[in-house]
Amino acid sequence: MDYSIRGCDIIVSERDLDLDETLDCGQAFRWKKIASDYDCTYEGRFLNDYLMVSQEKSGQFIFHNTTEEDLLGKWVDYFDLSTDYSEIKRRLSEDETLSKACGFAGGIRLLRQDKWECLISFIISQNNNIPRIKGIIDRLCERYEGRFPTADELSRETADSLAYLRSGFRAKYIEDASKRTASGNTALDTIAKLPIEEARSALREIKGVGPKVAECVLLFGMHRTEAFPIDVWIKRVMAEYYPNGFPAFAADIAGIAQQYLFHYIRCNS
DNA sequence: CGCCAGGACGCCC
DNA sequence: GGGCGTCATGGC
Repeated sequence: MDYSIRGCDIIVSERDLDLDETLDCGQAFRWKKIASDYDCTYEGRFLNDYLMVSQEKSGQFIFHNTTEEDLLGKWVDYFDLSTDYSEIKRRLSEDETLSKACGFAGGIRLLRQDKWECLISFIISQNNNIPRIKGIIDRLCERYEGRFPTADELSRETADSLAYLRSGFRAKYIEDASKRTASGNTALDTIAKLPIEEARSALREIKGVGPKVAECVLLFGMHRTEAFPIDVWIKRVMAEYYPNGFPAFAADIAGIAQQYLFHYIRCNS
């Protein structure tokens, strides 16, 4: 990554990033594509920090109204800009299918999201589609001046008082996750550092958190790149290309590979 | 009307 | 331990 300051904006050069692929691939649900003069522009938030970011046709990125301090202190981390994704793709390309997937969706990066927001978001995601997931999260954040509520705030709600979300049977799961997290019964910061199997079981104590949601929280919210969420699409990939299991040489970055594969199979079948 | 959506749960055998 | 109906909601 390379960057330069231009007035109130910061221009970032990074080859292994595509905003459409990264912000609209189902790993984060709160980025909105807005009209602009650029190739594409998104606005969104990480915790309490707002960002508008554009991608130009040249491949450069404009972080609007951003200080150097915010770029280096927050957004470099969020977009995982200090990780060399060229090297990751080189490693994965030892496998033929992964090589194709990387070639197809090489601009995906694994965002370093907030654990808590990620937990609630993927509880909402179960048996749901992406537009409706976004709608539910929008309604939730609208109630808190556009920011994502804290666990303390949400723990004061009940499944009934959450009816305005129209999240269906997931409301009782949101209630349980909130009360557990607010009380300290579920300690997300601690879970993030546990050995993967212990982290899995700790997350699955929460009602509504099964294998898939737990893997998503580990991967997207805790940056555990060995986590490997399996949904209907990845099941197809596994059945067709990896009947004997995912290649062991890439086990430590299986979750990143999963993102490339997910995008690849969905757009090409 | 039916089917499906980045699933999990409860119950069955 | 695997198989299956059920759970809200909304778009098609």
